[in-house]
Amino acid sequence: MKKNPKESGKQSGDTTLSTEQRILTAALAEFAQRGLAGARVDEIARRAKINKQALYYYFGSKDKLFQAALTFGYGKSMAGLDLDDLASLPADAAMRRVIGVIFDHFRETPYVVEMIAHENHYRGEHLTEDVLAAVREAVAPLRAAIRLVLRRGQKEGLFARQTDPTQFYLTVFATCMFHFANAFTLSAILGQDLLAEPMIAKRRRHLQDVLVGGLRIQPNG
Amino acid sequence: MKKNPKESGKQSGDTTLSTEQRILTAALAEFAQRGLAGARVDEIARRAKINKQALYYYFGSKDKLFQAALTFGYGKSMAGLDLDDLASLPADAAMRRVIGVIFDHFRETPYVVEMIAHENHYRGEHLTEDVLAAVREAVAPLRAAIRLVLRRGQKEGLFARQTDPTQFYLTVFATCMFHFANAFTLSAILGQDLLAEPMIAKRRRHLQDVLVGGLRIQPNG
Amino acid sequence: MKKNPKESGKQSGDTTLSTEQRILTAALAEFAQRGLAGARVDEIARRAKINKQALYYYFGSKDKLFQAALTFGYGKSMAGLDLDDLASLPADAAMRRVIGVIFDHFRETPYVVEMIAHENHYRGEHLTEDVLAAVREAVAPLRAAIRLVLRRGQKEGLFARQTDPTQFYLTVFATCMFHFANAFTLSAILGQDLLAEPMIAKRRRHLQDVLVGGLRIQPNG
Amino acid sequence: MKKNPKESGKQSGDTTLSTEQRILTAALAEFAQRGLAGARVDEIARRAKINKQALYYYFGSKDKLFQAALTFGYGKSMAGLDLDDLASLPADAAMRRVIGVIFDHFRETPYVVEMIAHENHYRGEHLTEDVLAAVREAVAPLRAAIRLVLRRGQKEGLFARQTDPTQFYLTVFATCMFHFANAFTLSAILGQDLLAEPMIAKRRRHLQDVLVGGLRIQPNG
DNA sequence: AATGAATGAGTTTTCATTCAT
DNA sequence: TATGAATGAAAACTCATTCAT
Repeated sequence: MKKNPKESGKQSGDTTLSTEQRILTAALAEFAQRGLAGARVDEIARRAKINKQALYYYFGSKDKLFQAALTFGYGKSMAGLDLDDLASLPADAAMRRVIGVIFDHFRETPYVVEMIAHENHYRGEHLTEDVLAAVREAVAPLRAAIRLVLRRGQKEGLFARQTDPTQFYLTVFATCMFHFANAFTLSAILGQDLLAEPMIAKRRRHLQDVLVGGLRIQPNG
Repeated sequence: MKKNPKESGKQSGDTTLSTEQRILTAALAEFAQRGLAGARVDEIARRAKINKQALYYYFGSKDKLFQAALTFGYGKSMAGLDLDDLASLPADAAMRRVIGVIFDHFRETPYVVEMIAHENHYRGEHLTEDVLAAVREAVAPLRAAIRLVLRRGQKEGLFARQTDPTQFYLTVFATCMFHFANAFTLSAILGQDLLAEPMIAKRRRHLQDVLVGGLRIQPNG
Repeated sequence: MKKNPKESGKQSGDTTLSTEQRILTAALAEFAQRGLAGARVDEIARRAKINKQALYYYFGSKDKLFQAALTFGYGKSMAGLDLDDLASLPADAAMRRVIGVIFDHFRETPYVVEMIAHENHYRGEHLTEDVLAAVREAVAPLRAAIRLVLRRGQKEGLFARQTDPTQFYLTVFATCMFHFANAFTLSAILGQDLLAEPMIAKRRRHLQDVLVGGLRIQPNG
Repeated sequence: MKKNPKESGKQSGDTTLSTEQRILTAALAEFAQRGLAGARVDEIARRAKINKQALYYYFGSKDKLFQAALTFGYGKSMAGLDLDDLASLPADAAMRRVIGVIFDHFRETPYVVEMIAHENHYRGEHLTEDVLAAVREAVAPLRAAIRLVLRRGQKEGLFARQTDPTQFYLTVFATCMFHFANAFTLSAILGQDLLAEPMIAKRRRHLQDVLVGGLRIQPNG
């Protein structure tokens, strides 16, 4: 059913995408921007350039489409993270790299960030086992990378023993995602545009400094 | 906009709350849970135990009520943070204390966390100058505390010079808020209840360790 | 809420009816003619001269309105049957009278006949206890009249002992209702208009003759 | 309208039924249960285990399929009534037999009963000449049987002269069909299951008693 | 200040029917 | 003949807002 065109970074044309793919892409964008309640089925159909009913033909209801978009978003989201050459770097440099990769990733796929936020407002009720399985699979490589690098640094006497990999994963995830998930609100409050290029670069560096710094064996701690 | 109805001769309502207060409280809860689009005016009226018209009488429209709830939530939110005796502590202990206070605060006022997230989806469009002024005033003590403690630590040679107070403020804010804003989604994904008491305590300690650790002058950094 | 205008036979004007009454009257007509699936909510609103949403305000859904119309129809239907002076007549004349009254009744309130038929297609699933109670109350006087007259005739040696009142009630009900419930189909098949006045009169007499005849003690039976 | 597709080389389907037969059988069941408006084309296709398009290929539209199902149902319905040996019985016994046969027939082919009821709601508009011819042919033997037995009984001085055969046909038809057409509704109202075996047997006997009794010359009528 | 009832404008959903293969 | 996908039209239902009192 799916032609799986593998168009690399940016979608050059809609024609090579299957109807199902087009609907999912459109749904992800609309749901991410407006949430489940705020999203309009008509608008999703318009974006996907399909008839509204095709959407029901494929997905059954707005709710089910939301779930599908959630899964789709996560799957797409964590795919293609460049976490390959970490072993060749010192542990602290490797961890900086991981943080940078995640940060860049959230920067480039803002939808996922927002879907997570939306879903959280529904207290996870759309996270069926299907969705969860897809999500877990998607985040597995990232969690693994963090665990490996952390353990290595700990063995090498570079990182403090006490740090728990899952906790650190949450911390990295939180800080990187937060910046893009709350950029508008925070920009308004702080009175400076957090999405301007220099601010983003500054934030990236800060997080690498502080988070990797926080892992090290402390001089007097 | 507000008629400020003379403080109720007969207290027909909940306790001693004015109609306006009851509406705001109800609106904050409803908006936080369901967002602007998802919230139902009928439901807010029901929760506030008032007639739907009273709501329009006091606030004019759903949008305006959302703004009012945003301001109300923020005002309530940051009030009463116990940031007084920081000067008597060493800079690192003081910063641990600040992080703990913020973390505890988000734990206790979940609505605010969610309002910020919701508002972000509207790209900050409801953040009028009125709202912003209220928000800035509310967060000012917190930002000041972080800046003061950070500067002191830097002067005392405990913290690295390079760390920017606003950046660190964002990092603390992000990590503390994130835990409660995304607890449901993350609990489902990780397969463990992030809101269980031991997990919360663990997370609190981890954040204090890593974030304060990240501020220190690094042995080899 | 209800002004209860008690306009006797024909409704002279809609203005004296409450909104609820107008909706029910319109719904009964529409549902009777087209069934639950075939009825149009818009059409009911139009007939009732109200906004469509008022209908949801009062009744919640199309299904619930159907139930309400069913109850309403039954209640209205069996009200005002003239079954008073039966005791003054000989049992056979009294039973002829009862049959005539029922027959005339179905003739004049065709909606009820059709609602029963419709509901039967849903295998009674809309007959909640509320509806059933209303229906049972509505048919009670009729069942009582048949039972009393039948018992009297049996005591007086006019009617055969074996006849069961409920069975005879069903027979009367079936034959009287059937004529009007299936008049169109049957007219087409038989090639004669069963709703023409002479045909109706003939049918009425026939039923009185045969059904009361069937009750008598048979000469050689 | 019908392409009469050559009797299937490969019998992929249910048994040996042609596609057309399978569609008609499925349609009859669906239409009988839900009526024209309530029936779903998808559901008929599903029941018939064919693609929805085959249905349009064979019958053109939902309406035309309804007509075809009506004809099909009637044709099937009245076929095989065992009305052969009536002449050898006394007129009253013969008439009991006729009533029993019709009663049993409706018991066994409930769909027809419901189709008649449904069609009546459309005021007979689907009863084209084609359909009517089929129906008339189907009921002809039954009407003839009633007329013959009635006339014989009248000649023999057993039945009263006044009874009209068509009227009596209607009465028999009404009472027998009614029991099964309205069983669900009536069972709910009366609080007893009219389709339980003893109730059916009781009803059958009652109808034979009362209706044949009603034909007799009355002692004092 | 407060309320029950009403409503306009939308929104999701359904469904018979047709198209391309 | 047969099918999976698509679609136009209409249907049920929702919801913020206002009216009359």
